[in-house]
Amino acid sequence: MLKISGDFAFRGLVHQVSDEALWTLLDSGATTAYFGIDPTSDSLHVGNLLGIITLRRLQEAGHRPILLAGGGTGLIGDPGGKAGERPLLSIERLAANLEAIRAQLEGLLDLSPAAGEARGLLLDNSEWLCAYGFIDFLRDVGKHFTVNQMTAKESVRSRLERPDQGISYTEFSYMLLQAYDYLYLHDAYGCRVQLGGSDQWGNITMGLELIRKVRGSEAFALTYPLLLRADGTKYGKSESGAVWLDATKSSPYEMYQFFVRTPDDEVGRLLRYFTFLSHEEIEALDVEVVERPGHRRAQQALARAVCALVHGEAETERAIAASEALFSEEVAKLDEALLLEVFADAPSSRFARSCLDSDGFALVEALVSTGLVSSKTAARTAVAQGGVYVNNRRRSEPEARLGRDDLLVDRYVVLRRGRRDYHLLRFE
RNA sequence: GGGUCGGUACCCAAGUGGCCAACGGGGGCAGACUGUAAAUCUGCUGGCUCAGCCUUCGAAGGUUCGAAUCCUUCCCGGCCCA
Repeated sequence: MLKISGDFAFRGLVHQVSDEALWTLLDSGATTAYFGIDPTSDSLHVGNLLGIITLRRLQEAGHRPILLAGGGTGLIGDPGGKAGERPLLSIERLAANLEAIRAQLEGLLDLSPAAGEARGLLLDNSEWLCAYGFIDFLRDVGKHFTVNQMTAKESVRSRLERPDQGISYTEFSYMLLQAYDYLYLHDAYGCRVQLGGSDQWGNITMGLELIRKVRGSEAFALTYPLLLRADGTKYGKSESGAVWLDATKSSPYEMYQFFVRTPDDEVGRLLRYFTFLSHEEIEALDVEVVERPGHRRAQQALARAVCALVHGEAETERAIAASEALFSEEVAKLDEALLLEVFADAPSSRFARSCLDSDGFALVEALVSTGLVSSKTAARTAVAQGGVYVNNRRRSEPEARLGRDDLLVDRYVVLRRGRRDYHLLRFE
């Protein structure tokens, strides 16, 4: 079996490790590793996926993965990567989010007792943080750190240096709580590895230090490179916002599309991070990108793999079918069954048939009500610029109206904004 | 609590009584070119009943023919002092 060290190196998953001895631990014995997220929403999103998939790799190698949902720390807010102070989340909100996340996680990690020692766990740090007394915490944990080292951390320093934003004492304390989490998991579950994006390095090493000082034992930090988009913001956002794992918030089609649009020079990296394809398969796809970039095999493989992992095979097939039909065939030639199949997963909405009577339905109205464009002014501009298509034919008059003549199989209109955003209008 | 500097559109950042729906950059979107990629070039980027009108420059009042720009109070932040 392939060793973790070799696999992680191949996949480029290693940004920093606290000590090379980590590899001996991961390649031989079985240990426990954790990755933490803040449950700020009722669904995980693509940005959380890398850590979870990495946990899964560890689990497949026989280690026990823990996903720590920061129900307690979520009440505080991590100062890192945020421009300003975060609003505090309510306790009820967090509890509801946790339940939703648990359901999603079941498809990604093996949480069943059948997994034995390697059974995955979803834990909530509010369990041990909320009851911890303030004075006790200051004596037990706070005493081990100096403010000097805390202010030296990048996450804090960037906030201290901002002339218009400060950092509250509350958020400043975040790193101590995270350090304590690690200690707690170390004590309760024998956890010796904490994973995170490279921006978490500072927080993770605080935990190592605490464990060393308090228990005298060694724990490890492993960070992977932080995924960033070209503009420096975190990965996993599309124009419309984050790409969620919850199918009702982001359809499988949207997720498939998100990955299919991956730029050539990133696709190799993402295949390594997000898929369980073999090294040989990935290298073959690297070659494809260079030799036949137009075929987009690597992007398709990536999109298929991630979509299948999150949504399952059946949903993935539908997303692929929809994508293929929209991007390679003439929409006007599709028959009703195919049209509906294509749009089963893509965005669509219904309208009363009477909208089309007399003068018809203003194109600009249609663009706004489908959400393809955010305002009538923007819609007008888009149309005038030639960025709007009705049944895949450009309509560039801002005053254009949809009428019965535009209906496909007497009932549908396919609206397209720009190169790739589609929406099906159904009149009944 | 005192002093001082600041809060402008998605972000950064000009503007300090009319020429401001507000310079410039970034980001975003669209068009051309391609491959649902990148790079490049071009256009757009508050709203509407769109050659005009309406609402914006931390909030609320006020001065003025006229304010993002001046005054008052308040809210938020930085720095310094207590």
